[in-house]
Amino acid sequence: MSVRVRIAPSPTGYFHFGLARTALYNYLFAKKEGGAIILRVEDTDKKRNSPEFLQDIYDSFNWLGLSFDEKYVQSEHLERHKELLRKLVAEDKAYISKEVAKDDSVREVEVVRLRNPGRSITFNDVIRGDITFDTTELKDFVIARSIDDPLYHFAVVVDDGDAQITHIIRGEDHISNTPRQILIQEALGYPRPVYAHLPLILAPDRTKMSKRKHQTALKDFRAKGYLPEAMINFIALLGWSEGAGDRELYTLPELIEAFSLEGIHKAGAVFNEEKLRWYNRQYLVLKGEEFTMDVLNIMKTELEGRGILWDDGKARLLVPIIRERISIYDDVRALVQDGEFDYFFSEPSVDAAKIPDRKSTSGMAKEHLTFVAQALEKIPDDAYDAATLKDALWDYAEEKGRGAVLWPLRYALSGRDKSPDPFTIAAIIGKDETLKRIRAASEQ
RNA sequence: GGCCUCAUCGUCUAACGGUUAGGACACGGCCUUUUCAAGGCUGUAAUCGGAGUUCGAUUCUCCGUGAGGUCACCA
Repeated sequence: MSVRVRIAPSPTGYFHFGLARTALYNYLFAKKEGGAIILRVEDTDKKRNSPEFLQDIYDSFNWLGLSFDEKYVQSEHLERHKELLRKLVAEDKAYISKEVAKDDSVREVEVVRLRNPGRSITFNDVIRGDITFDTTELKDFVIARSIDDPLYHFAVVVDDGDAQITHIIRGEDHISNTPRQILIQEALGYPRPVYAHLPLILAPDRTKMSKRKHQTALKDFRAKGYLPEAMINFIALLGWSEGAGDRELYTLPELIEAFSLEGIHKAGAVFNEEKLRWYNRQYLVLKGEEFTMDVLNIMKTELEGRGILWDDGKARLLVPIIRERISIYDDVRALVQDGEFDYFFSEPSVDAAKIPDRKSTSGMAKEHLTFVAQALEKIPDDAYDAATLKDALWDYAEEKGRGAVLWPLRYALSGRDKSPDPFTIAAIIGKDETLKRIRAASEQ
């Protein structure tokens, strides 16, 4: 029998990465086994559903690059659910019970309860082994709000059964739901699928991630400028490992190749954004023109927001500098907002006291600047690049002390304590501007 | 509290009875064409506790302890 798995999110909140991981593991398992993966949106709670959340589910899977062999919304199966509910009642495996509503003590309702045989249920979990529950305490639990309005557990069992799901791979928080689903399954006569309960993704305080307390929405990470490749790679290794334990980087196809249910861990894993950032950088540096365009767009917005005249040519030259300084796209925003690159576009203000190298006591900083200006003046405009600049100044810098020469130059050009090297800056701002800034600093 | 599950560096993890307990993130140091960044090298850091089983336990068993999940007419 070929493998069939499903992922069953409900549109009652934004797509969070716990769901992303569960979906990923299902996806990897299905692809590895040559099986099918089904997306079933569980929308039976009409009160809490929202079209916005529904759309977010589709958008998120799309962004992650996970696709499905079959997709549907659970409410489409309502007629089937009603049919089986009636069948169960007709067979006296369930019954209609007149009660006062739980949320409204005056309203009377007719809920459907399952006749619970009250047995002990043992099921095998691929990850945890045999798990046994005593189901007597469940009593005759409710499976539908009314004969026409099934509840989660009932709908899940029917849909999984009808879709011939072979493996249910889901979060550990569903372990205690399993026995009651098995009870419904048996009443309906469906075969029992294989269960695999995944360990939870934990917040740094080791509690279950909650939307309230922690940032869990995938869209927020997307907005911060994380790449889907990084997210996939990071999340895959939160609770699963291939075995060797020394490999960190996997593409989606590589994950499919390497994946197995046996490699899934039992203990919960703490979500660590620092490591996600590291992953993101690994994938960011691989990007070519796409990276350039993304960075340019962000820079343009931020720079213009700061009232700085946009210069596309110059900005392009900054891309390599930015590339080695960021892990996520949000870092570009932060860098630009902090005025990190203003001096490439407009003259910096220079503090005379900072011109001498902090280690140099020679008082020669201005003489060095004068020499540098003379040397640079001789370089033809069309040969004015970082390598040539360095050649022209290096011997002198070696002779007089690199710090003594290079610090004043770098500071004169940037007006900052920290910046890229002076040759790079000079090449980007151009010869005229370089000389202008050196003279300005010399006259301080 | 009942039930269920889990337990190796701060974090993610490797080691399926024998290793100086390995790798990655983070952190510290050093190096590299001043500073910053990136990169390279390197260091600090862990088997929850107690009994067993065994020649030998991170690894197997039991008991503690701790942590988490779940106890709906939500999903």
